[in-house]
Amino acid sequence: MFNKNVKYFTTGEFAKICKVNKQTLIYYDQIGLLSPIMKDSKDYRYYSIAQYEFFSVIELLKAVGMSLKDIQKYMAEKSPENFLELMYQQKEIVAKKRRELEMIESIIDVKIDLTEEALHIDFDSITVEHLPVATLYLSKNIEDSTEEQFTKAISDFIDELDRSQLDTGYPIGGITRREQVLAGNYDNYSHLYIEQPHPREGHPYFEAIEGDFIVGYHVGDSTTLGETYERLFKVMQEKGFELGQYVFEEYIYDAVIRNREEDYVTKIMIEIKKGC
Amino acid sequence: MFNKNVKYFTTGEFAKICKVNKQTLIYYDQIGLLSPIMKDSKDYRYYSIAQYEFFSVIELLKAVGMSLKDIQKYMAEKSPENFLELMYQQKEIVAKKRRELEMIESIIDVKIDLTEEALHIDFDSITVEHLPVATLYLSKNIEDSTEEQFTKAISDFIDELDRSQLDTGYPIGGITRREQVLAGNYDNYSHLYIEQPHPREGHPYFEAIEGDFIVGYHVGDSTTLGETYERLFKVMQEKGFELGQYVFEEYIYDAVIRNREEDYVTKIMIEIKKGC
DNA sequence: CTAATGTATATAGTAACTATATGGTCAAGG
DNA sequence: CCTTGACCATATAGTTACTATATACATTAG
Repeated sequence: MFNKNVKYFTTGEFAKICKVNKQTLIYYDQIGLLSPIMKDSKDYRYYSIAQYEFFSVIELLKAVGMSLKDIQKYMAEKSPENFLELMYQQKEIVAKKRRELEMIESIIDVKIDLTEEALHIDFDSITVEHLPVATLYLSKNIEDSTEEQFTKAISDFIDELDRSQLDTGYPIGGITRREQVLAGNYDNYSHLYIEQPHPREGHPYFEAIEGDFIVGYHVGDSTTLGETYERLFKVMQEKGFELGQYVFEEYIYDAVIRNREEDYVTKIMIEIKKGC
Repeated sequence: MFNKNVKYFTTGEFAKICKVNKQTLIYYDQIGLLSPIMKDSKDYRYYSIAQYEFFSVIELLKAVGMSLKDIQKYMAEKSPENFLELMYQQKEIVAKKRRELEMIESIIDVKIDLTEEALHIDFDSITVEHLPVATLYLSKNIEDSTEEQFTKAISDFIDELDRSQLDTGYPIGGITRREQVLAGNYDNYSHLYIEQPHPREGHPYFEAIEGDFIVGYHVGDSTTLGETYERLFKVMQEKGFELGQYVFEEYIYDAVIRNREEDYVTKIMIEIKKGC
């Protein structure tokens, strides 16, 4: 193949074929990764077409995230066996990267869905809804915890989301038990949670919920959360609903979407027992 | 959510939660991307747990390839609408990246197959094989071309492989017509080709081959290619085979796998008409 | 024969960290 | 009370893989 590589390409021509900046080729020459097959008396560089194959493998290895140094190390110890080993390694790495991208894709899809939905919500509305079964990944119990314990629990929860790829793109929420709500402690969560639309086996902390809820929205920072709870309780009273086991709270808009805390929106879902 | 963010994290603690270098947080503070919620009189930084959400979105946007500057620009203009627009943009970009990785994965698979196979080949063997139908993507005709034309054709061919994602990981080969071979011009290729195991519609240059071939291997650089051809012709003569329409040539080992040109291996496939 | 384009080198700039040097702060143990 | 070690801070330099710029020489087109 390619015996006709008598014609040499200048740096500019070769750069065009490789679709890179001319300086990049000069840089590769300097670090000794890919040097022209020939230099003339005026130090003009000349590349052969056969060097394109070499260049394209560099591009492949770069695309999978190898550093130029590592590429250079491989190139110094070429053999079919080493090439094979390298390819097997890279196969794993690329597959892992692909899976990561797939996860990001599904997180983005969730964010889009949630944000689209949020745009059509009237934050003054108070509705009664039957929420279907959902699988939640729960944190450790954090009721009545000290600041240290609370902090540790959050930190552990986040670590586990990371480690076990449980970050689905859904917001992190908080569950408050009936007893705490009745006592007016709206921020004494029993657990943190994140929804798992596609739960996987092997995680012990999952729990399903289903039931009737009063759903309302709190606009503003958490200091005034109580007012919104009062409004919701009033509606419950009017309709003759009794407080159920749990209250769920999650951010609709937070620091990611809004700049000022006054614009944050929290969704409050109060479980009810329908009096009938 | 997170009203209990009274407890603040020092830079080191927060870095641990975020799983980054402490210096990275200091850097983010310096460029104004993510500043601690508070600094004390001794300039100690204190982060709140709510800032982790912010940090994790930065990580997401970084993972899809956004620059810190662009992330910062978005953060300055936050709104549900802008967030949605950003997510739609990133969805496209991530999907494209994922497809690129999938392509790289299949190229790697091909390279692995080819190299595994090559390791078990006896390069001294000369065999008769019936090659099945294969789809090839061909270059323009390059027979009797000048160096300039040859160069241009290769360059165009490579461009097209790139543009139309026709690089399958298979080697680029050369086809020589019977007439040229008979005249002893083993390097006057009529076309370059690359195999397409999964051909797609809409590309005009495809051509299928099938037939009986004498297959041998040339070890060494192209200057001594003639000797291997002679050996193959001798075997053909002994077996009473006549030269068919085409000869295919492709590299088994080249500059990517071997350092010295003497170690390069070229596979030669000569089409035959079985005399019977 | 000049202008435009090409080549070269050398040097500086870029992004996003990362490491190092130097010095202040703080809590625990002797 | 003092030291030790683990923190915190800033400032500066180094890293990777380019990319841009300045300057000088070479080649080519009109």
